[in-house]
Formats: sequence, structure tokens, C-alpha cells
Amino acid sequence: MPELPEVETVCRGLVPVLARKTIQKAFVYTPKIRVPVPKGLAGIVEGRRVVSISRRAKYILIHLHDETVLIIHLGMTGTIRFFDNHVTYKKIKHDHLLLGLDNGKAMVFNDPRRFGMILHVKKSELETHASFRHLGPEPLEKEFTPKALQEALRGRKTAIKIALMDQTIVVGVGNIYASEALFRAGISPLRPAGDVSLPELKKLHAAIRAVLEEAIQSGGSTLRDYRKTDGELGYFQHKFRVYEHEGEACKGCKCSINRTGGIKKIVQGGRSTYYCPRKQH
DNA sequence: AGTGTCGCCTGAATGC
DNA sequence: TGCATTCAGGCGACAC
Repeated sequence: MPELPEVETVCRGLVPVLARKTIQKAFVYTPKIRVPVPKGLAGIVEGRRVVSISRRAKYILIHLHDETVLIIHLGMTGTIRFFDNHVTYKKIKHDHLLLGLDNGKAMVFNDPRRFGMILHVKKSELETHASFRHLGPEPLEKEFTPKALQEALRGRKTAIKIALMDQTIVVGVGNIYASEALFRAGISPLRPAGDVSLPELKKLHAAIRAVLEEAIQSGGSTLRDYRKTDGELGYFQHKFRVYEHEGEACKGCKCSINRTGGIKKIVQGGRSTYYCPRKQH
């Protein structure tokens, strides 16, 4: 599912094909996804020019010429694809939004599970918007420091894994990268967040940045392949060390799998967590 | 304010 | 084989 690196990859992929294009035609195929699409959105964005693309947390921000922002969240299963001709494009199952561009191409947002979101807000109201106002720091920006992380976690009794996925603590880290970062930092996902020491948080801070940066790198190489095939801007397969590796030996592990059972899968807050009980404490 | 739970939604995987 | 059930999870709403 798209977490920060995947969304970042999609944003980078959007820049060459969407920036400086004018939205000639827009269609909202599915007004009622989980969060309803703003009423009249199609008519409102038609004729607007795309100035730039950026990302905040897991949201894709499409900045329009009129100081408004068209925002897409990919949810769990959302993808963005481009097609050559928006006039002849035939909607397929789970298409929710089409933007017909002035170069004739179509940008289509498709999301089978409808967990994605389409928002349209004034640039000046972005920071106070309900979906943005409580967001924590960007993990790859300098405001995210071990100290800031310590401050955000202070007194929190909830498990560190759950806290890492809390977008008010730090944004962009979802279920996969929370497990991966904790594994690299050698910290048990079950630890109460407020009990993790500063030296450990330094490791965790570095681990979060490392997993996200590596995944973005990996997305970048996928993106180059996309350019060749003109495919979809959505997913890429990154190598995970613990996620979906239940029962396997973790990287560099010398212990006997028969005896230890290998990487363990547990459920926290209704989400699966993968970790190595012998390397994470 | 912090914490935990539920519901949204569909396709794939699994169970009988 | 076919139908039913389970599972996946980001985020908002809600209860306490």
C-alpha cells in the first residue's frame, strides 16, 4: 500500500506529465468514495492550469493556477494512470476521477477499495484544513529530529509501532515501514512509546529515514521503467526485511529457525506487525 | 487529550 | 465446483 515513498514516487512521476498542463475536461465518475468528492469539483477544476506538484504526508498536492490545490490520497489501493486520448477514453471498473489535459492525455485515478480521497482546498486554507492541521513533521525534513520524536512520544503508553503510524507523531510511515524501521533499530514493536530512550530514538530516527530513503531510491528506478512503458504511477516492489516474512530467518540471522520460529507476526491495533523477538528488545 | 474500536470497501485467498 | 467467510489496512468518527 502506498506510504510516503510510494506517494513520493508518484509525485515525481507526475511532474513531467502533469505540471504546466491545463485541465481541459474533468469527470467525477464516483462522487461517493469513502470521503465524498467535493460537489461540483469537475466544473471547478476545468480550465485551471497545473502549476506544480508536491507531497505532504501521504497526500499528493496538485497546485492549480488559481491558488487552489487539488489533493489526491491513494488510500490503500489507489493508482494514477495516464492514457493517450481523454476524448475516447472508456472508463474502466473503479475509475473515480479523470482529468483531460490540453495535450490530449488523460490522467485517471482508480481505486478499487475506495479508501482514497479527493479534496479541493484553497492554498491559504491548506494548513488549517481538517486533514492537514494535525499532521506531524515530515520524516525527511530537518524539523524531524530524535529530540522532536522524544517530545512527541513523551508519556505515551501506546506501543511504539502504533505510535509510529500515528500521523500526528510523524507523517508518511504506515504499516510496512513502521515494522521495517523498528527491525533496523532493534526495538520491539511492543514497547510503550514513552519508554523508548533517547539513544534508542536516535537509532529509530536514523532507521526511519534510511528505510524511507532506500524505498524512494527503489521507486526512482521503477519510475524509469514506467517512463519506458507509459504504465501506471502507483506501486513498486521494494525489498522488505521483515514485512510479510513470517517464519523466515531475518537478515544475517544465525539462529535455528526450527527452534525459534523465525520472524514473528502479531496484530497491533488490528494491523499486522512483523518483528524478530531475538533482535528487537 | 489520549486511547481503543469500528466502519468504510473490494478482490484475493481460504474454508467447507 | 461453488458459495461463504476471512483478511488486507489508512483514515475519520466515535466512545470513554
